Amino acid sequence: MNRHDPRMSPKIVDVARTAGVSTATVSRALTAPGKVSAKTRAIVMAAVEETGYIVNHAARNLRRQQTGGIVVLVPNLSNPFFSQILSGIASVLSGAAFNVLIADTQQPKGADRQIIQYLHNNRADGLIVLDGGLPEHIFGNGDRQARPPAIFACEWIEGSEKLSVTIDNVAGAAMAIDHLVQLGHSRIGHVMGPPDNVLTIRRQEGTTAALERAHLPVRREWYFEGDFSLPSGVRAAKAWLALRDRPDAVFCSSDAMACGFMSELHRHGVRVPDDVSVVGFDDIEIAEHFIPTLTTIHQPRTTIGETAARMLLARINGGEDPVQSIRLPVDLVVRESTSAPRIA
Amino acid sequence: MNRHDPRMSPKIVDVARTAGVSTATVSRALTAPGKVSAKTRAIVMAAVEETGYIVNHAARNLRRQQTGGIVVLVPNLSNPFFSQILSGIASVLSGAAFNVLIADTQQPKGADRQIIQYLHNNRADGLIVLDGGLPEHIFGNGDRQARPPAIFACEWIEGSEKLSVTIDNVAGAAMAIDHLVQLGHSRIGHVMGPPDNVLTIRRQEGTTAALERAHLPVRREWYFEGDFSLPSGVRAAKAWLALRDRPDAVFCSSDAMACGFMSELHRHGVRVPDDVSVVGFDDIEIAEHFIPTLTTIHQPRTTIGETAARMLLARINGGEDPVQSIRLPVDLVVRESTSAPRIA
DNA sequence: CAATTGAATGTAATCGATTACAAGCAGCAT
DNA sequence: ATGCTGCTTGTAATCGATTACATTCAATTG
Repeated sequence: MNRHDPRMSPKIVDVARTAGVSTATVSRALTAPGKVSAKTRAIVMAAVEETGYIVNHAARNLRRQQTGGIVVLVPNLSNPFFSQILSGIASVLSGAAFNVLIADTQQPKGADRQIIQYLHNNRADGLIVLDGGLPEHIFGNGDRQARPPAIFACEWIEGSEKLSVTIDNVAGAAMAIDHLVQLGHSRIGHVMGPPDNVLTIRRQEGTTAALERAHLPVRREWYFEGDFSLPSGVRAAKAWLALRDRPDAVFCSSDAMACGFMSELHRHGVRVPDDVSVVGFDDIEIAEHFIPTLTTIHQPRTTIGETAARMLLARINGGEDPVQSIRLPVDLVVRESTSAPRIA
Repeated sequence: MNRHDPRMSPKIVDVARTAGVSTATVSRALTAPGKVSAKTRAIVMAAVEETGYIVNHAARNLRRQQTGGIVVLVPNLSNPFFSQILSGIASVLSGAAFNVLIADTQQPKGADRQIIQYLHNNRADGLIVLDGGLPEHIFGNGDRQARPPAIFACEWIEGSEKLSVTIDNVAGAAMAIDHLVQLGHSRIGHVMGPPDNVLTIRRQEGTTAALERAHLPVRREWYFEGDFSLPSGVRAAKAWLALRDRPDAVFCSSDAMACGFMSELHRHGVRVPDDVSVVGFDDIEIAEHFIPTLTTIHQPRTTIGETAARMLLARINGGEDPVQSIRLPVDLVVRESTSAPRIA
């Protein structure tokens, strides 16, 4: 039994022995200091220090019927959009002594079965779901599985009663369109996210509504399919270039697509904003430094993550009552990629 | 006791009862199918199906003296550079039935103490460390703490004996410089990463060595301080602009800095590559779509993550012998941001 | 046919912390 | 002095799965 052997690390009984008290007292001194006299507490703490004791989580969790972990379900981990949100989540959760487990829902490997395992409450005490594309039934509790509380963040499942932290996508899209309208644009296109995605739908609604409000044409061939990714922005640009009758301003449903769009236009000698104005959505870091810098709808990603984490904690600790879904505001950030149309 | 109560989910004894066997047999059927007759196995599996049994990890881990989790120590989670690596790690690890826990080492909250908790082996069965800036002693085993095996990925601690998955930073930097030299540049600058960082040091070594090999000047005022971030690239550009005698080609130690650099130059009417050639490092997704598209050193981030994860698994499962540190190759990707100097 | 072997299964100890319950004890009122 | 209250502390059951050890039983061998 060398020093790497887990069995050699001190147990609660070792602390109890050095402190000359029972294990119950040690446990109480550590987790409910009020239940122990000041003197004993000091003795116990000294013994903890001396032995180098660290609680065994498996044992604690088993006894307490919890897991000490929160699972974050991320659609496509490699998308940097989520890193900022994860950061917000992690900052709150590790402060609260929870482990943050991440799982990629797009992972091909027997995804369904594996995710369902994560949903079971002996794997996590709570879930934060960033993927609105999962089948709703896996969150249901129609069967014998005990499910931990879950919070949606960014995306959500339409009609689900679960709590969520979202932004006002309809308003965000409308702000983008209104900005273009105010600049004098009347021929406005839209690069959409992946079909069926809630964000895509809401932003599209906001776009269409704002166009109609301004009495501008809503033309189907000016709504380009995308999937939020850079390459899909490139594809949208190709589609734009292929049109005979082109919009002179385009609202892209993500900054990544906006960058891909502008990049491809540039390759073909089309200038932004001189020939086309472009608005993005998200305000990712590069937006401020792209050439041209990108006008976009800012969403507070770190705050989204933090808020979702705090909400989940409230749900886990407190009762079910006080917690409410939250919709965070967005704002328009005007930069260089938009200007008045060339021929006013 | 409603259906949300954890106590209502089926235990191994419930399965044993429905199957008409002992708990030992159920356990064996599930984890060591070979030790059980085919017939019993089938019966047990049916019972598992019927009851909807899912193993309780806390109990299993307690008994097996493991945690079922791997901790990834990330410096600054919000840096999208790491998302790709995390993705590689997660794909391998969740396939191997390990939980992936993430911890941000830059988290201000009592960082030291908290990270050390993660290093203890009752929190994780292994570590993947992406931060080379941690004090080495926390990995040491000079004290009574039992430490789980750890693997460095990307960064590492100089002189540490821990295994690592890295790329050839010296060669990468040299490739960047050689490329500029071949284009005919003789006045070459370098935007560095954060001081003391291993990557900064190696890439700087590679840069200096390649310049000397080409008999070109190595000028201290052409080495700009940075920290891998976009804004630091902007700052470097400001420093470049402030020089009277400027390099006409610059190798940036990260793509983010290269983008910030180019962006700021563009704001001041300096054109890339016409006035300055720029090379980056990393080949992040935007590199291919920036304006101009960025010449850079490609590093295989997903592969780095996967490799580190597989190495760690080998270390955990097998003995200590066969596993070796790995250095992955990098390649130069030539794009638009570099060209021959204006006045050859 | 008795003895031996090995595969399949069962019994019960075990992992380490938490906590229900019991007990001890000082202080105080009657 | 007796009994009561309330604060500390201890004893031992408990969480749920794994596995060392014991047992059963059929097959094989001399």
